Amino acid sequence: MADGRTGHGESLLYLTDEQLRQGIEAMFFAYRGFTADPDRILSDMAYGRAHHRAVHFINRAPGTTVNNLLNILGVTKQSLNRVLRTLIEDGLVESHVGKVDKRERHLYLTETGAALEQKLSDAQRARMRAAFRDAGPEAVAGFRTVLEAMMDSELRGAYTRLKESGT
Amino acid sequence: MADGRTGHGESLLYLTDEQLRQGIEAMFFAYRGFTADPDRILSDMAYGRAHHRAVHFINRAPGTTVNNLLNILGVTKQSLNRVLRTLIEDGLVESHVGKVDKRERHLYLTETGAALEQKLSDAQRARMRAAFRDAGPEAVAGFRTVLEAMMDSELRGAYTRLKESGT
DNA sequence: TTGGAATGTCAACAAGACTGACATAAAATG
DNA sequence: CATTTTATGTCAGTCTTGTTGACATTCCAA
Repeated sequence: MADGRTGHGESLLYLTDEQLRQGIEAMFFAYRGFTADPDRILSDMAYGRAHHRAVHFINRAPGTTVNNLLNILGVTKQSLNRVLRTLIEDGLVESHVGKVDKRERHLYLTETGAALEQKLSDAQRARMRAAFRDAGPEAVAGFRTVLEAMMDSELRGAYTRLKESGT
Repeated sequence: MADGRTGHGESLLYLTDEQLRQGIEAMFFAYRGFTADPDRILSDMAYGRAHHRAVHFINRAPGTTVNNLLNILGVTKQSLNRVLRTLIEDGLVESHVGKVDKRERHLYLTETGAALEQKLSDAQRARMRAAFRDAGPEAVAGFRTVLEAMMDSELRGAYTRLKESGT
């Protein structure tokens, strides 16, 4: 079995501890690349990765409520609130009291906010596009399959809902 | 072109902005899952993700120097030093002055440190294994191809060197 | 031999996560 | 209608992990 094959003819080389470790390290190094470009842009302003995430998902689902965003981002409301407060103060995000349920705040990007979101996601998409182009369509399909399998089930739900809303 | 195909017969659907955005969100949610299990274990102790990373790479390359680790982890030496200090104080890591160059410190896991590393990587590997199993070998190959293409070039070098040392 | 480069340590600070406690307003429920 | 629950926001304090600045030690090359 030193060749990584089982007795029943199907290759399980991709399940050896060595392969798993390589997958773990690939994930670690790739995530650094994944966030590097937006981080560079953000460090010039008074913003960080947390602001990027908020702006991304508000752009993605305009009118979303704070609670909704909380569930997607997986942080505490205190933590998110600090970020939202600065974004609202700086005029990148608008918060509107809900019409049917007045407790809720619905979040929207302003023009300035949308411009920042565009700038950040352009940088991130450029890298993703290059990686996808180099890797080819089958690799991309595999990439997405593995990532989906790696998510926690509640997050997979959130991801799928976003994915399907984006047609 | 609304069907995502180009005129020259090759599908470029995987390069549409929508597909790229889905890739970005998949990466975001999957990374959360990727770190969730070790984070849970670590939160019970006085350690965090930074300790996990240090312990992982010391285990991976025993006797590595601080500078070496610095390059792999991509943080400042001051930041790494704090983490290493607590790990050394707690008897998880040993630091030996270099024999040929006395400025260098060579890092090793103690038995206790190796036990923690094992516990953390078991948890992380279990999730990776499940994802790999569900996705199948071709998807896994694609996953790794895309991740490698997404790394910064210097990091890809570090990753490849680690990968090749691990036979 | 001396001055610069490499390596590592200590101290202080900032971002961004956390918990806990509390306030307000609105909705839902008895 | 009174009470409870829900959604949101805020204040205060802590923790992890990143940062810069200052400094000590060691090595090496001019």
